[in-house]
Amino acid sequence: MSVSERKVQERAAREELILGHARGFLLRRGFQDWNMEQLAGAVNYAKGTLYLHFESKEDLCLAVATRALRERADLFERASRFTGRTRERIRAIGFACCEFACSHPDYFKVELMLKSASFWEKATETRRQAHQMEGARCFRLVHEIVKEGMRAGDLPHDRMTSESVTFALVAVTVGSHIMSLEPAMKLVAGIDDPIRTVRQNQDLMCDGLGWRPLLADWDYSATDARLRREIFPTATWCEPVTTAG
Amino acid sequence: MSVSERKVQERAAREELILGHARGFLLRRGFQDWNMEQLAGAVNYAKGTLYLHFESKEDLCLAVATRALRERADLFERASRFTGRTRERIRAIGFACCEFACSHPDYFKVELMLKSASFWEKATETRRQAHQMEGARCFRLVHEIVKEGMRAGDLPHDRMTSESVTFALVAVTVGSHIMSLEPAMKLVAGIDDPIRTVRQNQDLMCDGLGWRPLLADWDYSATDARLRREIFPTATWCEPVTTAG
DNA sequence: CCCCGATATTGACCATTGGTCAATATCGGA
DNA sequence: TCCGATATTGACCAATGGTCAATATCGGGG
Repeated sequence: MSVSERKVQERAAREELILGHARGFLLRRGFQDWNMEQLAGAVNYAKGTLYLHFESKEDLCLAVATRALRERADLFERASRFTGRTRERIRAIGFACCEFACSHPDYFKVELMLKSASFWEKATETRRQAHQMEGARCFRLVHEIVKEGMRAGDLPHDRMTSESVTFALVAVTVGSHIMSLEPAMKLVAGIDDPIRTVRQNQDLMCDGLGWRPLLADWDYSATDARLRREIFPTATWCEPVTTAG
Repeated sequence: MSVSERKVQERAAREELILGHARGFLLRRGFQDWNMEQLAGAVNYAKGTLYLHFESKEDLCLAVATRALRERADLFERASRFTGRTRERIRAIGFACCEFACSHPDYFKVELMLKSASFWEKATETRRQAHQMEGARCFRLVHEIVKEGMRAGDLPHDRMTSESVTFALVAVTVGSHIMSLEPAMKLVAGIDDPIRTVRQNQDLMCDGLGWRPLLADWDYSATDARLRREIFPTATWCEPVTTAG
């Protein structure tokens, strides 16, 4: 290995180190409750060194978020390989989303952070594009199954475009996750198991879209069981009481 | 009027002035892109004076948000007076929500800001409680109609609690609003009219919940027309093409 | 093994800004 | 008009994201 090759590798390793620690900080303490000095200390480098890798604190955090988003897209991709009725397949994506939420607790707070403030504009164009790309990947994987549902005749295609259907599924999922974070909401709505609530709302939306077989006409707990066996054997979370009738 | 009474009134007027300008700043420039010095300049007082009214920048912004939330709750209350089938009545709340969104464009960004960061803990306990109270008011007004729907037999009550149903409605609405803010999402999902999308997703969720009469079995455009006439005659937004069949 | 130019790393320093408080201005009653 | 009380101010402080001249490290050639 040449010297320059080794340097490139070392640089990449250091970036990895920084990203790993930053992720820990972000998840545990949000965006405000730590500073670049502390992060530098945690990875045993000077503050200036961090800025050799990232243009700003926001840029660094966007990089962390993008890596997590890529993991999610990867899970979506695995879920896409599930076979069966199209509604079973979209359910696999919903499962992947919850698998992600469980293995990255509080990650939705990071996602929220990206939406507020002037985050976006303080990050590098390259990183912005990388994030959008992973986001688009997630959207596309859902969209493909929606289109297939329409082709298969499981999902009505006369009232809504496939894009609108996809948007509805994304919206209900994101909304459920976000509202689940709210302690007051959890209390007042009696949410004991956020994940179960998210999946339930996804089911309701699918029913509302008329995506057959409807919840009442199919044993989706069996689908979940097969899903675990075939695609996510290492799923880290316990299936809650199923919403299937 | 006594001297002390006048002073109280003047103080209240100044607080109003500050809140008004802060709201303009918040909506137009987010949280970061202005500072307390600038706000002080805008209202022709010194920075220190702002801190006689608010404990921190976050406290001030929470106050702004709470006033807006109260306006929303007020709209919900008006909507609650609409008569008809329970699903028509919940539709009135959805209408109110969109009415609010239209007359306060970009307010959802402010709402998002509250969810992220360490906002909450930098605000006064009093203001936190005020905000929660208005939030609870919104929730309760929806919840009342949900319970009535169950009592009336329009909405199944064997599978889900009334609280879970309310949560689902809130989640789909918040999720739709938030995702509508995302320019990239709007583009990729082909969202041309965010408000229409929000209402459509609310309709889908209601259908999924089995809230009768279903979208296909009722002329909800007539409901909307009556709603405008009876409750929101001054509605500032144009009804999009209805989603009713 | 040493030397030197190139490269990598550092942390003192800067600018911004949320927040404080001693100094100052204003007020209102005697 | 004067004085004590109250209201207002803006210079100042501390924290922190970001910069860059100074320093340390590296590695190849003699």
